[in-house]
Amino acid sequence: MSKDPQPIHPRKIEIVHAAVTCFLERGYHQTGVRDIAKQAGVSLGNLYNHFKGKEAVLAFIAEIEGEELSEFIDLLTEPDNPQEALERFIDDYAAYVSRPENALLGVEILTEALRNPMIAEVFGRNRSRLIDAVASCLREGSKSGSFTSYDDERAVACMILDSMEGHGLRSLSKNNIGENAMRTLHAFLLNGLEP
Amino acid sequence: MSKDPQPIHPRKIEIVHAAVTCFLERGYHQTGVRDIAKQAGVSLGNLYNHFKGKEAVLAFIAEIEGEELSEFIDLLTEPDNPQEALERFIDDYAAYVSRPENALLGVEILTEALRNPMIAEVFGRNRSRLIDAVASCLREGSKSGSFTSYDDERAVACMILDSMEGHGLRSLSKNNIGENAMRTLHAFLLNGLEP
Amino acid sequence: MSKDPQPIHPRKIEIVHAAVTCFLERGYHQTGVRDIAKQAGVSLGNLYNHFKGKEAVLAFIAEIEGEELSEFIDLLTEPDNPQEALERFIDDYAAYVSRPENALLGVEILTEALRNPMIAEVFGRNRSRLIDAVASCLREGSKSGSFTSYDDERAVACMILDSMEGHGLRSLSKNNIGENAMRTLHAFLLNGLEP
Amino acid sequence: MSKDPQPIHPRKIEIVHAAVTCFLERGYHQTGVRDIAKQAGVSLGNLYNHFKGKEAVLAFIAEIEGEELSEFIDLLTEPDNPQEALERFIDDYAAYVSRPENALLGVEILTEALRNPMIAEVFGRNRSRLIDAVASCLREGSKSGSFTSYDDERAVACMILDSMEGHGLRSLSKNNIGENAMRTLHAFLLNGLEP
DNA sequence: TATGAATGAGAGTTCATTCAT
DNA sequence: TATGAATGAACTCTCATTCAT
Repeated sequence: MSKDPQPIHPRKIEIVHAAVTCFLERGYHQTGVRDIAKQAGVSLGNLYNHFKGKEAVLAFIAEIEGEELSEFIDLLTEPDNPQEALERFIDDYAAYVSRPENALLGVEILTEALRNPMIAEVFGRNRSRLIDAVASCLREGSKSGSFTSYDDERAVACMILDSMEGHGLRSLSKNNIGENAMRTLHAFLLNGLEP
Repeated sequence: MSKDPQPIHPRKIEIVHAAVTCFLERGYHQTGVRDIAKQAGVSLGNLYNHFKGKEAVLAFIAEIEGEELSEFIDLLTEPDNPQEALERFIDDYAAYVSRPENALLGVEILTEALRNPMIAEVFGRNRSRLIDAVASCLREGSKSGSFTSYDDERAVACMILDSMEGHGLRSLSKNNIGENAMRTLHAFLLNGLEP
Repeated sequence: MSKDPQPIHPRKIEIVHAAVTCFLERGYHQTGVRDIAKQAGVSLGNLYNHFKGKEAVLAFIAEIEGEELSEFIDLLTEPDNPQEALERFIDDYAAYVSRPENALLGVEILTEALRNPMIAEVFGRNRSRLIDAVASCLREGSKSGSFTSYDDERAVACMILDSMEGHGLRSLSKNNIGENAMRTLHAFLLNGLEP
Repeated sequence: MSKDPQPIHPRKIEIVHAAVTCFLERGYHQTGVRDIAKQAGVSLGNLYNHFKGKEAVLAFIAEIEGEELSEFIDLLTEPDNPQEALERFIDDYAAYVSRPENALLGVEILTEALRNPMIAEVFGRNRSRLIDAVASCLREGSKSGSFTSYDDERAVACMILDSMEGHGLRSLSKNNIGENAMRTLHAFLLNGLEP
C-alpha cells in the first residue's frame, strides 16, 4: 500500500537510468548486465548490491512506469464530466505512448511479462489499474448518458488502450502513418462511444 | 507475386515447426539454436544447411505467417458487400489472433522487428498488406454508404487490427477478460463505423 | 621417380586452382573445404572424390610448387659457368619469389610443414632438391675458382635462398623496401662469394 | 616510449605463458582458446577478462617478443666499434633465433601478420626497429671504413636477419643442417661486408 | 563422377552471477 | 558500499568429413 518509505540510493537511480538507455537501444535480452553497469559507470559487482539481478532491474522499471500512470488514473477517477475526462485522457495518453521511450519500454515489458512471472506480476498490476480507471470512467459516462452503454466496459477500455499503444508503437518505425492518424483515432473512439 | 519455384525441403519444414514450438514455449531470445535442432530431431550442423542462422528461421516463420494472411486479405478485397466482409473479417481474424500460437508468435515477431532489420522487412511487408486490405474495404464501405467516412482509413484499419490483436494477447494471460469481450469489441467497432 | 603416369582429371586441376586462390586470400587454416568447393564450382562431396581431404589438397599444391623448381635446378646443375649460372639463378628465383602467390603459398606450406608430417614430407623433399642444386653450383664454382670456398656450401645455399625468399615475403607488406633492394642483395651475395 | 604505467595482472602473465606453450605445441590456429585457459589453469570466461580475444593474446606475445629485441637494438645503437657490435649481434641473435620457442613463435607471428592487421601492426613495428638498428650499425661501419658501403643498408640488414632466422627455423626440422652451418653463415656475412 | 544433406565435435565469445577483497 | 576477477554454462556458428542417392 505504502510507497518505499526508505529513500532510494542515488546509485540505484543511476543504474535504472542506464538500464533504460540500454533496453531502449538494444532491447532487454540483447542487453547484458555488464552493459548496464558500464553505462551507469558502476562496477559489475556493485550493481548486484542494488539489484538482485537483471530481471529485478526490469521489474523496477516497470514499477516506475506504473507510477507514471497515476496521473492518468487520477484524471479518470470520479470525474465531474466523464466525456471531457476521457477526451483529455485520450490526448494525454496518446502523447505519452507516442514518446519512443515509453512505447519501446512498454512493449519490452509486455513481452517479458508473457513468460516471466516476476515481470508479469508488476505489469499485470499496473495494467489492471489503468484498465479499471478507464472502464470506470466509461461506466460513469454511460450512467450520465454521455456514452453508449456497453456490457463489458473493461473490454472497451482495453480496446482504447490497445489502439493508442499500437499507434505509439507504429510511430517508431519508418513506415509511418499519417500525422493526423491520431486525430482519426480520437474521432473514431468518440464516435463509437456516442450514444 | 510468384512463390518459391523450387520445392521446400521437407526437413526445412520440420525445423520451422520445431522452431515455432520452441519460440512459443520459451520465446525467441530464450530459445537456442540447439534447442530448435533437438526439437526437430536434426543435427545442429544440418540446421545450418537449411537456414543461414537463427534469425533466418524467424524470418521464414514471419514469411509463412504472411501467407496465412492471404485468406483474410482475399476476404476484404473487392467485396460485394463491404460491411458484411468486414464483419466476417473481424470474426475470423479475432479467432485467428485468439489462438495462442498466433498471438505469441505475432508479438515475438513484432518486437524482434523493432530492432532487427531482416525481420522488420518481412514483418513490415506483411503488415502493410493487411492494413491496406482493411483500409480499402473501409473506403469501399464509405463510398457505398455502409460506413462513416474517415480521413485516414489506414489509421482506422490499424486501430481495428491493434484492438483485436491486443485482445488475442490478453487472452494468453490468466487475468483473463470476460468471454464476451470479443463481442463487445465487435459491437464497438461497428458502432464506430456506423454512418 | 616417375611422374603421374595417369592423366589428371581436369576437375582436380580446377579444384587445385580454386584452393590456391583461397589459400592466398585467406590462408590455409582460414580456408574451409566448402570455400574451395564453392570457388571451384564443385560440390563438396565431389571434392572428396578427387582429394582425400583438405591437407591432401595442400600437399598436391606443394608437389606442383616442387615441379616449378625444376627449371631452377636445371639451371644450376652441371653449369658450364657456375658464376654465370648462379647469377642467372639469383635473378630468376628473385623474380619467382617476388610474385605474391609464390611468396604467400611458400610461407603457408612452410609453416604447415612445421607440424604436419604429410606436408613436411613434400616440402622437405622439394627444399632439399633446391638446396642441393645451389650447393653443388657453389661447389663447382669454388673448384673452378669463381667462388670462395666454404666449408658448408649447403649453409651458404640456404642463406641465399632465405634472403631471397625473405625479400619476396617483405614485398607483400606495405612497409615496402626500396626498389633496388634486390639489386643490393644480389651485390652482397656475389661480394660474399668473391674469392 | 613509456611502457604500461599500470602493473600487469599476474594472471595475465600466466595466460600468456600458457598461450606460448600451446602455440608452440600446436600452432596458433590449431590452438583453441579453451586449450589456453586449461593450460593456464584459468576459467574460460576469466581469460576474456584479461584479453579481448584470442588474437589479443597473440598480439600481446608479439609485444613481449618486441621487448626482447631491445637488448639487441641497444647492442647495435651508437656502437664504439660497429664491426665488433655487428659480430656480437650476429652471434647473440643467432643464439636467440635458434631457440625453438623463438623460431616457432616468430614464424607463427609472421604468418599471422600477413593477414591479420592487429598482429601486423605489432609485428611491423618490432621488425622496423630491429632492421633500423642493424642498418644504422652498417651505416656507421661503412662510414668508419669497417664495412663496404651499400646503397641500401636496410636491404642488407633484412638479408642478415632473414638468413639467421631461416637458419633458426631450419634447426627445428629433422633435416638438420650441419652444426657449423652457423659459423659458415657468420663468415659469409662478414665476408660480404668486408671492404 | 557427382550431389548436397547429414553429422557432431569444436570454434570463439558472451552470459548472469558470485565472491574475496 | 564498492570493486573487478572468477566461474562455467550457454551462446551462435563453422568445421572437416561421410553417406545415400
